[in-house]
Amino acid sequence: MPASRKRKAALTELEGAILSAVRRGEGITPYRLRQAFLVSPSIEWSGSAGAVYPAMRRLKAAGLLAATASGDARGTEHYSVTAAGEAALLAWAGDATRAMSVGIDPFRSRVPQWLTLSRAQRAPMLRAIEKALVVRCSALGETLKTAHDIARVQATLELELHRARLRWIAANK
Amino acid sequence: MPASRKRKAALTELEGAILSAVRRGEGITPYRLRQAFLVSPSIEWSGSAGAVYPAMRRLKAAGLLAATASGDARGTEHYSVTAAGEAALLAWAGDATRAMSVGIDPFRSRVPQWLTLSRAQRAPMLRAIEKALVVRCSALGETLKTAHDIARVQATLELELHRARLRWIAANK
DNA sequence: TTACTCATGTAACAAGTTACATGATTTA
DNA sequence: TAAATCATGTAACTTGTTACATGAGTAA
Repeated sequence: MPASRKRKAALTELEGAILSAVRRGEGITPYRLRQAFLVSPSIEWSGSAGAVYPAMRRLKAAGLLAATASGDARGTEHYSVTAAGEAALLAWAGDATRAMSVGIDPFRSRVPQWLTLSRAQRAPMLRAIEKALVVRCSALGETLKTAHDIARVQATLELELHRARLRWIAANK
Repeated sequence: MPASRKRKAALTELEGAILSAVRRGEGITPYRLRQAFLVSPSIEWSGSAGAVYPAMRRLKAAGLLAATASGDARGTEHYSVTAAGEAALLAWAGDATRAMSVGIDPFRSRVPQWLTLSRAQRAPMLRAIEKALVVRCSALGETLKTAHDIARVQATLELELHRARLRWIAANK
């Protein structure tokens, strides 16, 4: 048995997201995966090559992903999730502590600072953010007209987040 | 002029949070700051010594924080925000791109995976997370009875986040 | 004085980032 | 064939993590 090394730690958020994405599109390549991450709305999440390739290599070394060569001269590999990968993914998805944590929210982390500013400083700042949020919301509204399934759910969740932020701004600007 | 080295990059989220916290409690020490971060609800945010001490040293070296020795033999330093620090903090707080980004939300990043599971797998998983959220919400409700100012706003925002999640679970379990 | 807690810090490591390098494939 | 783009990857760096070390103050 080729001995997939036992992982010591839980999956990182990136690793979980990669496993989940590969599972939804079997035979996916690292390049395609990066494309998907690059259009994600998160700026904390660049989907950089320096993150994705090493992460997929780690997952393969741990026996959670399997790769088959596509046959081209670039050595492109098509990935799929192994049985062990399915199990790890289930554990990741069901990790209640992680799933319910507040995560990292740049809006929320700025709120205390905003509240200490004078009205004269705060009002224009919040107006600018409000404006950017409104623009984003209308873009998401367009997306919702055509998007299906996962993309639709993702857009809906983002929209709800921004609406909550807009409500907060309206009450505090 | 003692030449505070020019910073090349914007403040990290941790640096912004530190500057903001120091500004709200002048003369604060790294130790007190860590205590504050340690009780924060984020598990992505441990407020570890290995992050806080180096970050405060960086901010001091950049001329954004000033330190005065307290006089005890431990070399405890009391920090305050300089004029340059105020400016950097204002730029950080008003960075609309960062402020409106979706951040890192472990709940949202798991949603696509949850949706691909069978009802038999998904239902108990979501019930467990729902239960944990309800517990947390009632704790936050208690907090709100006594908390004031910043702590109150933070708790309110967290509560609203969890309630949105609970609504999503109710609609999708 | 012994033990506990306060407080500052470092070392080794983990996992991202940007920027660059390299070669394969496709299109004009 | 030349140029553009597809695709894989590496190198240097940044900033976080955990775990440990060290010593100061304080209470029994």
